[in-house]
Amino acid sequence: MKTRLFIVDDHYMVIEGIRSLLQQEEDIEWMGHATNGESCLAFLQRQEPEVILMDISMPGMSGIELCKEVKSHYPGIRILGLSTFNQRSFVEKMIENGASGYVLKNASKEELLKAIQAAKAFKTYLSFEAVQGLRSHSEKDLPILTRREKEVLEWIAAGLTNLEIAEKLFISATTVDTHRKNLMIKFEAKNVAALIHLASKAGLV
Amino acid sequence: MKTRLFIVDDHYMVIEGIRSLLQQEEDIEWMGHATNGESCLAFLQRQEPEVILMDISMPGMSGIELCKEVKSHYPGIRILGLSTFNQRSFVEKMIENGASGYVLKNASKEELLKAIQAAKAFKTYLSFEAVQGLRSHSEKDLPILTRREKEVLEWIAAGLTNLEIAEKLFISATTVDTHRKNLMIKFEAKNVAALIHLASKAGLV
DNA sequence: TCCGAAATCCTGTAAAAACAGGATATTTCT
DNA sequence: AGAAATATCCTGTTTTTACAGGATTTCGGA
Repeated sequence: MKTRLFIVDDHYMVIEGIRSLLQQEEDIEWMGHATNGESCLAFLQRQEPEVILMDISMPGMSGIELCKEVKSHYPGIRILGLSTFNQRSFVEKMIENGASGYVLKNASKEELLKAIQAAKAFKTYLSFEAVQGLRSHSEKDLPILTRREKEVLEWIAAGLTNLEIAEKLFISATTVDTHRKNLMIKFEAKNVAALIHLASKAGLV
Repeated sequence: MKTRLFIVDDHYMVIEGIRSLLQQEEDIEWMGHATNGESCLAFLQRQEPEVILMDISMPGMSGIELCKEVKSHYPGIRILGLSTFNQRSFVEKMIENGASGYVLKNASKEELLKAIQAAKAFKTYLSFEAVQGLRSHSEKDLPILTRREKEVLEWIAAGLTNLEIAEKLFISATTVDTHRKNLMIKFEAKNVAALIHLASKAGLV
């Protein structure tokens, strides 16, 4: 039985590359492609693929949003995240939103096929590098932030002082300072420069 | 006369996509590909393509550096920047370093061929979108940093204080402070948090 | 309902950064 | 050779952050 495959990616060359890689594969049925989330959703109203390869960073609706949307309407469809970036936060968000796996764009044909076959069988597949990314940054490095901490973090990154953030959030400056302290502890950062650097690398700001 | 073409891109799927797009083209001779700057330079010691399609963001040596390197040793080779990002600063830096053009990864086959033909004829070609990027919506320039400023910036991002950086670089803390001030002015940042945020977004740290 | 995490607020001190306003060598490029 | 850019260093003051060591309230989940 062929696997009905659909692709969403805003880069024509990547679509072409994957099509070229998979065209001789007997057990893959190429259903088509979309270059943005909206077209993808429109396509799904008419036909239902088994597996969707989905780029994470796209103009307009991101892959992360699209994944959630597709999964809520068509829970049976398996989604594989596709990205150039091997960022823990992206991988995590896709999986949280119901994706069956994550493949990097520098993956080999074999890896891609493995991921598709795993997805078809309702299993999870992560690129070797993606797993490494999860491992190496795991537990220790990537802190879990509270809602308020994220909010404060964003304003810090924007360049606001504690007092300015306090005014923005209608809380006292000492509270902001406490959140800042906790952020620093969670990230094991010595100062705000290191904090923002780590947060930025983790895709949190 | 066929155009001898070589590709450098760390994404296998993109290489495959371009190969697939161009394989029927009579006037293109596919010389091969590399997945990083070092392999590319090694290849050039043996063979000399006319045009190189070069990804801008690669692990290790970036396309921007590689472009400069290639042009200094082989001024006759024409280089086309290839990227997902339509950032003014990237386009500019490639052109500054001697590139003949810039093509986005979502470009069509026709656009890619036009760019290659222009490059072969020693002309410049920019993706329509790249031109728009240069023209319109004021994507703020990356500030041009000096060698020392970059160095200081990296240590700041790592979480070192001025004094610690001073000891590391064998200069006085006031000098580090001056570099810090200049960085802040160049980035139009209010404080170090905003500085690191902007630098990180720009891929400088 | 109780627990624990989250969010709020406080005092105080020390350290660092931000800001102002300089000066002087040393490269680098024209 | 001369100008411009870069890198170096200085003295201050003010603002902000970093650190220590608390406390109370709120709220969601077991």
